[in-house]
Amino acid sequence: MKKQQQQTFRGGPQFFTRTEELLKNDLSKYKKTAKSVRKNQIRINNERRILAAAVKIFAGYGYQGATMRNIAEEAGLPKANLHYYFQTKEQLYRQVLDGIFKDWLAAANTFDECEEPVEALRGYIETKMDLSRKRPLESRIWAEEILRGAPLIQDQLEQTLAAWLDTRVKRITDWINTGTIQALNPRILMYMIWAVTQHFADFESQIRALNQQQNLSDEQFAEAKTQVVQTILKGIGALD
Amino acid sequence: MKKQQQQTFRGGPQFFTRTEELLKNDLSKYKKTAKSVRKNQIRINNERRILAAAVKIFAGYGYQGATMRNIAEEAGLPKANLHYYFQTKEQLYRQVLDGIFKDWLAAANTFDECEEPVEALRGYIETKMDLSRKRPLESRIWAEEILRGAPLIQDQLEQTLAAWLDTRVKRITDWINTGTIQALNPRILMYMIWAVTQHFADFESQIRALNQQQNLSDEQFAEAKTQVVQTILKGIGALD
DNA sequence: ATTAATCTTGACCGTTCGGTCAGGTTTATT
DNA sequence: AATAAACCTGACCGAACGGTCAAGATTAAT
Repeated sequence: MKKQQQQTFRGGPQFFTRTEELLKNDLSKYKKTAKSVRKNQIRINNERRILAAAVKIFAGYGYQGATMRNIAEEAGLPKANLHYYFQTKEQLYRQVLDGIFKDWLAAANTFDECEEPVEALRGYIETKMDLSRKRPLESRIWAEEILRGAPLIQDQLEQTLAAWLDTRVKRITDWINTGTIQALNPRILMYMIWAVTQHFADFESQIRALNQQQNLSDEQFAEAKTQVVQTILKGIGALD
Repeated sequence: MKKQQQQTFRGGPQFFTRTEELLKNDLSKYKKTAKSVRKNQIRINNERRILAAAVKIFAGYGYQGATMRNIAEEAGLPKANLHYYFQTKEQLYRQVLDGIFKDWLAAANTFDECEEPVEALRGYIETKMDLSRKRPLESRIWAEEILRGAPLIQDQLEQTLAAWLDTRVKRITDWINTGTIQALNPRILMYMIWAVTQHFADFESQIRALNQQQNLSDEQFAEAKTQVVQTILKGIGALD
């Protein structure tokens, strides 16, 4: 917030100031020799470890509840080392969010690849359900960020995600115009899909409490997946 | 957590110890005269103010992000005064959660009053949608608590809510057995209803970002409500 | 072998947190 | 009018927070 711009940036080569750092091409400083790729390996490795630990802790305790101490312990590194790779807690959190956002958008591939609404929507819903099953932590971090009013990702929502949604809205509108599915508001349909699929990750602890304190088994989850797909597709008149 | 049990409880009459306090009937200490009811008024009034402020701050910043200072400012009271009425931040938070839980359960009235599945489910979905529209803060506090693994309300989920759900599951099962709606897993249906209706409160900031930075207008929300009802009812074969 | 860059880390710092408390003020009881 | 109960609050406290730093260890470049 109120940081000096010209302070030396300890995370990078020490003779670069922060502003010089930002002006450079991301890769330029590692291009000199082939061996510098190996040097990178330490950095790449530790950043990965820290990010993985950060996902766990942020998901479990929230942004404010997570502490750098906690994340450091989870990563098996001293706290000061985290600040060597990520200048601030907020910056670490931002990188976690960026990774999640990419998965979010990537899940749309099936949606785009299929011509027919039934296939496209079924594929998208199933992909989103699988994502909730396999990576619930990321879903929860995303949910908390939105819950708090999206203070750090508002721009991405208003630009990247809004554009993403517009494209899909147009496709759905085409289906409506050709009579393949019934008339409806495509945005609300997408909200419903997001809500239901992500619910299985975000509200996992509630579902567990209502399921004899047991997480959904693979069979139960498969049943849920089928029922969600059927209900939505039938609900919009794409199935009988 | 590690509090002394026998410390005097400043929030109550000062000569009661905490344990004595707990053994007493909630009302007994105010029964002596009619005038003590008026005395209560100060307490009732301030507790209401503090709780209202707490809802705003907890919803906006989360449990960890909210501070007693913040809540005190919102309530227009000195921080020490909050601790006079609510011993700890956690206790204040618990009372907020209790109030929300009651609304949650009360929303089921329409569900229970109607015989027919279409009326019952439509009424319940609409009530939940209205709750999301009128009291989004409470929905967000609830969502964050579940997101964090429901550390404080697990018991209520496993007992009260589980029993509540069982009753409704039985009603839906009856509808299935009489062929009024198609065969499906009633629990998953309820999860879908909760997910979709609460999404409009919990993910409000995302929806706003995707709606030209404007909250849904009354007309847009009414459209969403209709579409949600139609999609779900049609999706389970209760409508054509 | 020497030098330079990068990585590591215990100790430390200012700030803010939830919570306490003594002592004053207001309100109710007799 | 006197007493007691309830209410109010500025000042304070120890703990924990995010972040810094100097100095040593390791790795890469020459």
